[in-house]
Amino acid sequence: MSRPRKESGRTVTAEEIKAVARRQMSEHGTAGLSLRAIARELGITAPAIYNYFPRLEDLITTLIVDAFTALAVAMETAGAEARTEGAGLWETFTRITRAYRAWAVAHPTDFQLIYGNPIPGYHAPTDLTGPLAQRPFAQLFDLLQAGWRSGQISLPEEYQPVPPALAGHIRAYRTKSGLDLPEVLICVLLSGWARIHGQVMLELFHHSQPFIGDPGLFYELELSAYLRRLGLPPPG
Amino acid sequence: MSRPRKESGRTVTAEEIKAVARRQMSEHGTAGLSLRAIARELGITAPAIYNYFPRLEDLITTLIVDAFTALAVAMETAGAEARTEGAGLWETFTRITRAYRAWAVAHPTDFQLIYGNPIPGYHAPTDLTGPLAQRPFAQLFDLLQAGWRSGQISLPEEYQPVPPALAGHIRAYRTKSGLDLPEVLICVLLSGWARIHGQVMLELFHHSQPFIGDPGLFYELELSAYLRRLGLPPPG
DNA sequence: CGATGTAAATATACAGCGTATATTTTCACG
DNA sequence: CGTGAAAATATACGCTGTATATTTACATCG
Repeated sequence: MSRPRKESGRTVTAEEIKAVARRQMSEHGTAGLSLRAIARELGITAPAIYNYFPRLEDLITTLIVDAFTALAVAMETAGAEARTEGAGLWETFTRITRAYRAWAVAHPTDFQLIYGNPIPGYHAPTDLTGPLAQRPFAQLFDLLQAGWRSGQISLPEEYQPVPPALAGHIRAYRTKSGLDLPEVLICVLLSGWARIHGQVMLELFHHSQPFIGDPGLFYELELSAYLRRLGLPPPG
Repeated sequence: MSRPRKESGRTVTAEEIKAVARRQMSEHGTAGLSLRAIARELGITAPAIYNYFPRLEDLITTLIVDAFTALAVAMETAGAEARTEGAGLWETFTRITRAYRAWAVAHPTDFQLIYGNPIPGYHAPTDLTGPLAQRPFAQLFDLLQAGWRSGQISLPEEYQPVPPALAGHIRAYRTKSGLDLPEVLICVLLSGWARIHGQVMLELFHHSQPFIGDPGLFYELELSAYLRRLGLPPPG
């Protein structure tokens, strides 16, 4: 019954486990991650991981949380950089949204983990992922709010008037979140998120390449079209 | 070694297998489908399915093909109905794109199977899925083409001029596909696809509800905003 | 300093999975 | 009626997540 403990201190940290999990995920896809494979790579037996993550689900959940915050951080630093450089509304908005796609392209499996269907029976706890999903865009809300207050942004007429039923919901959200924006602008921002998200999704699954070749270029066009429609003057 | 063959003719058809697979998928998610579970439900042993689908991948691939064509058919019948009723450009476009979301909401797992990350190690053969993915939108291309030729559609200025690098790619696609549309309009249509797709994706994963409550209402607003921006007059 | 309690690894086991192989049954056709 | 192909089967292998009980290592304290 001798148990060859490799070294005395072969205690693994939760961070190591997550790192290996992320790497394996990026190599074999979101669903191609296994406790046993992780343990193998760490020189550990599989049940040992249970000390850190009682279930595989829990590991996945923390991976999702990490990914969400990583995306948010990427966008927030992009925004912070723009602000410190004294960039204008156009440039700031562009950099932030650019960071969205850049992060997705750089970490496709994490992005799919967040915005796709990750693992067999797994369903993310929406009460946990909900706020996380909104965080990356909080800053865009602020940006639009500032732009609208300063009169730089005009409200596209094609979104007006917002149908009453929809406006009711939006007002509920607005009072709950403390935002002070007209319903139209919230609609326009949400439309912007969907546009961006849709493009990234189509790109990640290679649906847009046949049409436009370079999705990055088309993404830029879409961003600029969006901002121009808000009445912002293109730079340069 | 007696082998109790339940009835003489317990030969199962490929269609039965697919049907059961689709049902189990809709119950347990895209990744929650198993050869053994299917076989169990059909009163068959798992290896028997190998006569119809040499690998699980092949079964998934045919499911994907079926789903793509089902979505295309749904959109095409919507378009056909609109045409037989003599509906105008606005109404026809709306009905077709509405069918996109309606199908996605009615068959979320199939939609995720198509536009998401379906199964563990599985990667769809892009040469097969590529044309399939474009089919549902061929009809929208035609619609816009007709609308533009008849002068009903105007080209939004915010997408002009199309950057040269992008325009080159688009021209290549245009000549290959025999479409006769200005680059701008192709960009606008692709943007429309991304908008629609993004909204549906966000809805399916419950990311838009917190903001706008009823995604169906917001979808309608987005469609109408899109068409108004093309210069089409709203009906009624 | 040595005993002790706890945390973290382990061994073992179970049920389920996809898949490979070889065997047996069934049925249509010559 | 006999034969051959098609389709089911049994069996087996290695993989998976997970449960249970056991053993080790380490920090803490009398």
